[in-house]
Amino acid sequence: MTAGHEDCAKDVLDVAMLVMQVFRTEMRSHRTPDLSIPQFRALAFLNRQPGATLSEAAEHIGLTPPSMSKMVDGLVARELVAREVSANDRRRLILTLTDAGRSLLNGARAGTLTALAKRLEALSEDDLRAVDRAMDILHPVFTPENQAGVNVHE
Amino acid sequence: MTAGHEDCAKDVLDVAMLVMQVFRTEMRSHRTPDLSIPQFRALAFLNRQPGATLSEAAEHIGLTPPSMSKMVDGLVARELVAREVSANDRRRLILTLTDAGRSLLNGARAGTLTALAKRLEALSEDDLRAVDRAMDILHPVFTPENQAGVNVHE
DNA sequence: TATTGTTATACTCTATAACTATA
DNA sequence: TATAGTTATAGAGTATAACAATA
Repeated sequence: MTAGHEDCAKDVLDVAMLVMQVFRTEMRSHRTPDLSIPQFRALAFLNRQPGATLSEAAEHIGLTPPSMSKMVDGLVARELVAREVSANDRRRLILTLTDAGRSLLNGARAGTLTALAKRLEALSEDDLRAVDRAMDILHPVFTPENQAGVNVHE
Repeated sequence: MTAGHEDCAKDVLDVAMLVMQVFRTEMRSHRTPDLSIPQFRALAFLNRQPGATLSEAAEHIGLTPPSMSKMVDGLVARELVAREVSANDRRRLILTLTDAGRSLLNGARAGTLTALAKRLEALSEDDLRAVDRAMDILHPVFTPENQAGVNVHE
């Protein structure tokens, strides 16, 4: 008998928290450009979805619109994000990464991935393949689009 | 040519961020007791290492001592953590969970695990086993060094 | 003198409520 | 009236620097 879903969930959460700790440490180490984790996530989202509106960004990242607005203020001030008013609907914003934003994102990502990859070097080829496979399995399970079915109404 | 360590690191980071998003959402949902993620981590640490000092907690959680001190202020005020001065070395604190703290931790943990487990129900037995195995592989890889030496100053 | 923790200060991050501009 | 975003306000979370107490 294998462990149940709850036991597996516990292991997944434990590992996710450990990974995020490595991430946090790296982001604060100043070996990497100075980005908070939420800012990193915002830049990553805009890299994936250029031209997204503020509301779209807020929803994907899990922030309220005011919080997102304030974060964008900071990113625009640092010239990492461009904020334009949509011509079609002047209430909407069009958010895109600047070249500086894209390059900062890539630098931060590279730093973190190097830190994580260094840990993974301890693994055998077999274990690495097993981890790859598990990540492929888990990715869709925890992807937001998959949250459909949760309270769409009310 | 199989995926390298960097590619695997990218997948691991992506999944960890997705899992943490589910965690954040759950912690803010008020289906679960009101704890921030850092507070959750602090309570979890003290549950694992009762009697830890403030510096030990700060180091494990990845905060500076002043930040940890302030967080502990809040947890003590909410009577989730007991803060005593060590008799042996009056500079040191001895931090422990109160019963309320332990029970809040368990409640928060249960809520989050339920949310994660619900997602995992989509997986086949085979996939679940693969994930379990991968988590067993990854756990030690990302565990901070000094897990073992639990010093009892008292 | 070195170590442990706190206080002072100043950001960022985040929320809710009230607002402006546009549709 | 409804929607997109901002401003106002408040509180938590975090850092660095300076401090007090203890060893």
